Amino acid sequence: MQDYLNELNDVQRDAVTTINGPVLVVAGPGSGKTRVLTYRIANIIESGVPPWEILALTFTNKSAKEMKERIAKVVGSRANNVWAGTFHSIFARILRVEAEKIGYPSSFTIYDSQDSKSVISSIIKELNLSRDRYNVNAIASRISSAKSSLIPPKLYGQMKELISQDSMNKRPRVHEVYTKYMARCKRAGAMDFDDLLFQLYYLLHKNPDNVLDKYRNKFKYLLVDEFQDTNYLQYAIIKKLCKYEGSSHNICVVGDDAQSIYAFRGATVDNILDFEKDYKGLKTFKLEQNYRSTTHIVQAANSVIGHNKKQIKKKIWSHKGDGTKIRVIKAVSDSEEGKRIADSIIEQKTRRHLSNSDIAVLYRTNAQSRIFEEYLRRYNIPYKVFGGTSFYQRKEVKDLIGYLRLAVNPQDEEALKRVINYPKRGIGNTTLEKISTKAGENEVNMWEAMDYVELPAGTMKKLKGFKAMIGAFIQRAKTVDAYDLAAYAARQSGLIATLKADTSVEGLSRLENVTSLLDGIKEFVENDEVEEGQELTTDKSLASYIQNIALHTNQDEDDEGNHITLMSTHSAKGLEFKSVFVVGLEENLFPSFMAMKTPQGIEEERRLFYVAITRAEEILTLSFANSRYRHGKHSNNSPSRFLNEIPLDNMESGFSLSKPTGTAVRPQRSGVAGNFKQARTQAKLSINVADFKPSPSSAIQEGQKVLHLKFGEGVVEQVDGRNDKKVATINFPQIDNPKRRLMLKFAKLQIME
DNA sequence: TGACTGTGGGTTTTT
DNA sequence: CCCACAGTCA
Repeated sequence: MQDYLNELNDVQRDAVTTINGPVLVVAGPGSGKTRVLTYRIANIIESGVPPWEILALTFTNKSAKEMKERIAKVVGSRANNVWAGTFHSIFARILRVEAEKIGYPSSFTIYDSQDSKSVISSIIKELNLSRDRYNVNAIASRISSAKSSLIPPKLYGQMKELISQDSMNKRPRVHEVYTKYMARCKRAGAMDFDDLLFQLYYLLHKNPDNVLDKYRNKFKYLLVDEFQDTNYLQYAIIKKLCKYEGSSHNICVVGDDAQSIYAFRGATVDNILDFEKDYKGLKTFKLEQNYRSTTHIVQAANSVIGHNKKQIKKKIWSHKGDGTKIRVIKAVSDSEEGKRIADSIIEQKTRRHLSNSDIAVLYRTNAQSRIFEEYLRRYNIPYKVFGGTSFYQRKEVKDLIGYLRLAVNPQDEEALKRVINYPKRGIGNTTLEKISTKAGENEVNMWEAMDYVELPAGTMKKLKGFKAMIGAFIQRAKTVDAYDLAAYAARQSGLIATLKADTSVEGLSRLENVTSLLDGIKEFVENDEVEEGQELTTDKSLASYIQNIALHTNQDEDDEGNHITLMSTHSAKGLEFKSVFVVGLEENLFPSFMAMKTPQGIEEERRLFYVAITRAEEILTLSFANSRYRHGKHSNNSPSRFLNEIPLDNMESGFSLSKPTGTAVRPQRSGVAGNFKQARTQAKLSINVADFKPSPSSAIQEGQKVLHLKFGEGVVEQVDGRNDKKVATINFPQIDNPKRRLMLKFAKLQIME
């Protein structure tokens, strides 16, 4: 028996050594799931299977890379030949080879969500539909879930349920939009994220040149990580590859129903239940020992998830000792939350000797990062924000990439629309519309339609000039590398000159971003190292680069260096930190107001909270703010219901959500049915903003009872200074540090008799 | 016909 | 707060 097997507990070892036949591993948080997966693959290789016959589908490219690195430690560089990657990236790789069999160019563009939405909104405009009724986001998610359920436009039209849902939503023509959308993508030689799955399914289904057998024979061993987050379509593809007459069914899926947090994207836990039905002779292993977190944290997590009805029973336990109790920080405002978290971080660094990389701040929405960034910067603590608007989504970066995309695939209409008049070259909306109409009439893409369209001579000349420029890029791309072309295009297009002309601070940073994109491309071209866990790319062409970045995600960014990690709770899945702050624990934020309408929504938010707190190894701190700015508006929210679901035994003493109440502050109207108890015990600071009328600052005097939007009710103890510099010392009994000094010039206070 | 400016509306999580 | 659009000016 090999050495590495000794590092495993009994259940883990069984899961690793049962390499043939269907296997389901139910793995709780911190239960050594990655270790099982990597050793299992190593074990398969050791048993004599060529690595390229193993397909491992992971959730992020980063985890695939990490996995390969760990496999390499056992079996050496053979690990690099394992097909490990995300569903999207592995399937894109296959589609590049097979695209022409289903009528796409092998250099097809991958449309990101922004591109998809832009296509949809131009279709909505063409059909003269109301933008309000036909909300782009709603339509996009409608189309996305249809694709993810393997319902192409034609079938969509036949499904009574979908059609009646659409007419109930007063959007009877969604079907038409969907049909046009598919045609438009095809015409542009583009696949959206869902297409990478959808088109692959149809490739295997239609089976031209018997590609199905090719891939069935190729992938003899399948592994799927984070199986609870796969959708119907992903599972359908897995079954295509693995479930057929004569298959040896060597498939292993690993997942945890309690950590399913992508239902909004079509993920369904039912896949786990179906898996049990679909594969007879299935062996199930449950990993229940948590090696990551101390007992207080594990108990809190168990208690929280216990509030969900739907779950596979398991008992997660830890041997790491009780550890530190969970701390809750109550802040009055979002900015105070930021400050107090930053203070705690400093404290933990000095008192508990943590380094920056031991610490993470997790939030529900990316927009929350800003305030933490502000305070960390102020305190000179290095941090890194993952997620949010990524580098590649910045306008100026997308602009340059637009030119590059066109040079690789001139059919790409979204790229064309983006750059045809940027920098300004006098080709405006009217012209663009004419091209688009012509394209529709002649059933060609816009690039070709530019040849047929009839326009005034001046405009024609401008169009010809643009087309010639892109044509030159296309020609040049055939002979030079990606960097050469990108630098050439950046200059020739006038992009650099335009950015240089803008000397504002923002303009400067835009130029910087374009420069660093170019640097990145240079790095891609010059990189001659074989990175452990990476494919060896010898192709330095522009096409190769564009394909490389299309599926780049924030998770894949290198996280080297000693910094605090700031990320959304979703992005934190699979990671662990000694100390974790889960912030913004307020009703309407976490749980999100979008999810609060349905019980399933709440259960998903709860799983998300479960994921968040189980990232912590030793220290867990939770926080909420009574008021925060959202979309430029003030909002007051009660503490999250999830805080109530943690046993008091696991929390630092003195925690309670309620505070002695003032009489004058109205409790917020309770929008959630059946939470009478909550309304009683929480939300004391909730103030009806509409009724709040600040009194003139000159009227504020000692001894008055006043109301403040963030701090609630208080008594003015002292007023000093004069004129504009008057400062009131006010005691707000409902908050943590009750004595506050407010500049009267800015303070909004309502006198309450 | 294109460029610019003001208004109004929506508002989560990710490949 | 940020983006998209409509309306206006050149």
